[in-house]
Amino acid sequence: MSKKKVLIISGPTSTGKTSLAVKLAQRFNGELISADSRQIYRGLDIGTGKDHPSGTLIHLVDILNPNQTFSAFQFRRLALEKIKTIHQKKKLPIIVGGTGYYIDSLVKKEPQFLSPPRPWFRSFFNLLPSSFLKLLHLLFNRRQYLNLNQSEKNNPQRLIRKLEVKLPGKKNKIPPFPYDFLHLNLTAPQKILNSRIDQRVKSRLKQGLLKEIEKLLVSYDWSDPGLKTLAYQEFEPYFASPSPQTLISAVAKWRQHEHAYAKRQLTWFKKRPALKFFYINSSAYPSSVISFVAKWYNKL
RNA sequence: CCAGCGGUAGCAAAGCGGUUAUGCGAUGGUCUGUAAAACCAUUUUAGGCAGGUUCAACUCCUGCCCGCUGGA
Repeated sequence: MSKKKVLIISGPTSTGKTSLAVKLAQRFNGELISADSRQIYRGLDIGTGKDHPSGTLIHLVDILNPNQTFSAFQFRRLALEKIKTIHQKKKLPIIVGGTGYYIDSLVKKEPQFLSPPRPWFRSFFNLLPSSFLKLLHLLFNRRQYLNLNQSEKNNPQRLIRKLEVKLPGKKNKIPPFPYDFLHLNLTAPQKILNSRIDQRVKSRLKQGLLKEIEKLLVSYDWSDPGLKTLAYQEFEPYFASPSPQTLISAVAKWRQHEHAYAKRQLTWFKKRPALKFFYINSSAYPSSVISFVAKWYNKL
């Protein structure tokens, strides 16, 4: 029996994932599922570059208010549901987005333990110094702790989660996914990405990003998870004391953060050999993808 | 022209007569349920210019150049 097909389109910011996904959806009778940890939020439109393609359905966009938290676990659950219903409609699910971690949560095959987030636990441990967290790990989790690398050892967020997983409670096995994934990854040299980003920053300001932020601030606060987003968080000092200087430095910060973000994404995807890479600056770009997908799509 | 303050790594910004400021950025990474997050490593001795004092000067002294502020 052949597995059901799921197409994935990932890649760093500003590579035009959505517009490619829309094209492919039209061509192969598909519906999109966004794997984007920011476009999940209502009201973050200009800053996250949200598209509302006409004629193509896109799921998991605008499903949360900016003061709600979300996680890869929830993403996985929702996305798997969507994949199922799209298949039932005899259509092709197309996952599209730059949040590599969300995509991993779908693709990883090994059964995993499920341990729900416990907000009280996190808020308590967030108050403790990281040296204490390390000590706790050494006591309760010695072997795992000694195998951690520097980066993980010094990361309070990760240490807390690792302790949280150890808490008693129900832990469910998740079966492997019976899907035939084709994972495409759009990419480009960093220089090209950076100049695309710079252009986009300008046009987003013109589109009225500041007005959008103003509107969000009526109902939400800078500490809300949705506002801790590139293109928003950088403007907090500006809204605290508006002046040409604070505006300029906010925009400069935003640009820098956006560049760094693209780089992190590049690093993330680079390491995954199962992906099929497409360079968006190559002359064969859009047509080469379409024929590649067609081959996979028509195969049994 | 006079006076005051200042000139420190790509940028910002301290202390100090003799060991690494630091932050940001940049570069390379980490990642198994907060990921546009969080975290790690690297960024080979920088100190406006010319002298002087000293065993030793980014640090003290003199002159010059440049910037900011105030006064004529």
